[in-house]
Amino acid sequence: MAKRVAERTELLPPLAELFREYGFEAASLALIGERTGLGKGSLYHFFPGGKEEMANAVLDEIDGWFEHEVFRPLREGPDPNRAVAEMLVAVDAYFRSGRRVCLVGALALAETRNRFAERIKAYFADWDRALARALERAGWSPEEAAALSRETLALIQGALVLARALDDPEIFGRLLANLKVRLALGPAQSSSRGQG
Amino acid sequence: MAKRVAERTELLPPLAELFREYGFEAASLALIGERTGLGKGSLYHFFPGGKEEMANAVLDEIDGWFEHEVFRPLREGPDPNRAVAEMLVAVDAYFRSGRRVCLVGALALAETRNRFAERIKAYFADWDRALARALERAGWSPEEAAALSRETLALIQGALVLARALDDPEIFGRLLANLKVRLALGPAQSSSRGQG
DNA sequence: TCAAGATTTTACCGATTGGTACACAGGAGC
DNA sequence: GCTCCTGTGTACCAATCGGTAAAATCTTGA
Repeated sequence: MAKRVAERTELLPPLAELFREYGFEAASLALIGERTGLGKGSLYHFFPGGKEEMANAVLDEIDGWFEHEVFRPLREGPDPNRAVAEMLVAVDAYFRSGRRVCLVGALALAETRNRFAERIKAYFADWDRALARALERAGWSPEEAAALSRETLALIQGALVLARALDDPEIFGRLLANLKVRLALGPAQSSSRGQG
Repeated sequence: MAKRVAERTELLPPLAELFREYGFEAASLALIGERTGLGKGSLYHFFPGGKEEMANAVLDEIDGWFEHEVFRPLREGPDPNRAVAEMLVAVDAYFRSGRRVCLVGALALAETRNRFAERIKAYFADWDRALARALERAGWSPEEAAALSRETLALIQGALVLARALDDPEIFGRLLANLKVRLALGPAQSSSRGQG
């Protein structure tokens, strides 16, 4: 048989997609083998730790992507308003305009939540911190920035759930558009409305 | 052995909790037997269709609860603003202030999505229609009502994801409180801000 | 040409999966 | 007492699960 010389890194995208589609438990080794074209032997050659190592590698890659494409620009970008706007663009692209599910969010709800709990927590905590900081730099008060950041993350995750549940990806784009307006309006107009 | 004379309906709550905790696939018959105290024989006596029938029965009950406690008051309640406010109270109670996950939302993201796709879709579509209608009756324009309804559902679902992911149930209550303010403010103040 | 290392195939393992079959227990009506 | 009927417990099934072992194959460098 021909040698495939597969790279570990090029296995990550199909693995990620598989975990997104089926979840951690239901993505069986048989399915993984079928999708990647690799037998168990090869899979365990690249990932001696089995499925768990595969999932962790996928989460590593996701972490890295968001850190580089979203979190860092939010924290360090010279123009916070632009960083926030670009976050929405990146998010829309990443989630394929609602056709793709957030693996981290899905794992948070799934049975395997305990196994990856810390990574899931870190992912959302990082995002939340970075976004809140950008909003503060954009002029929102710390309290407003914190609340709006949480609300933004919740809306993104909820939009993915709804888009999937209603089988209508466009819901995601519409909700993201509303979000963009609210974030772009800035603190000036909204400071008048009381917080509670 | 003593006869338990278990009722089918009294099996639904533990089954629902089990599916919420583990998801459909990972809630094994062994686990179900352990939690309900019933052997396979009894379980298949009440649910000849196996796990799938159990899940459908649970979804039926959830549907019924929301129809009675949330959807119908939204559609037919004499005071739409009060119905919306009471929806938030009911939702907070149902999801145990963020400590409980939405089974329908979790199934929407999970591997089993295709198996229950229509029921999941119907659940959210019913909710969305009922809420949008109440908002219209409360004075929002049809377009605003539709958008706000979607946004509300997304925020609720996303809040559950975040509360679970960050292991902080209080996030749910805080996001629900913000939501309450926005919904209670009514269309008057918000009609000035452009939609896009 | 040949050895060394990397990759892949194949066969196999024990455990667990959802599901079936059936013998058995207990109460209700006669 | 007897017989239904509703539950229940248990043994069993093939299929699949994640994972292991090792032989076989390929690539590479000397």
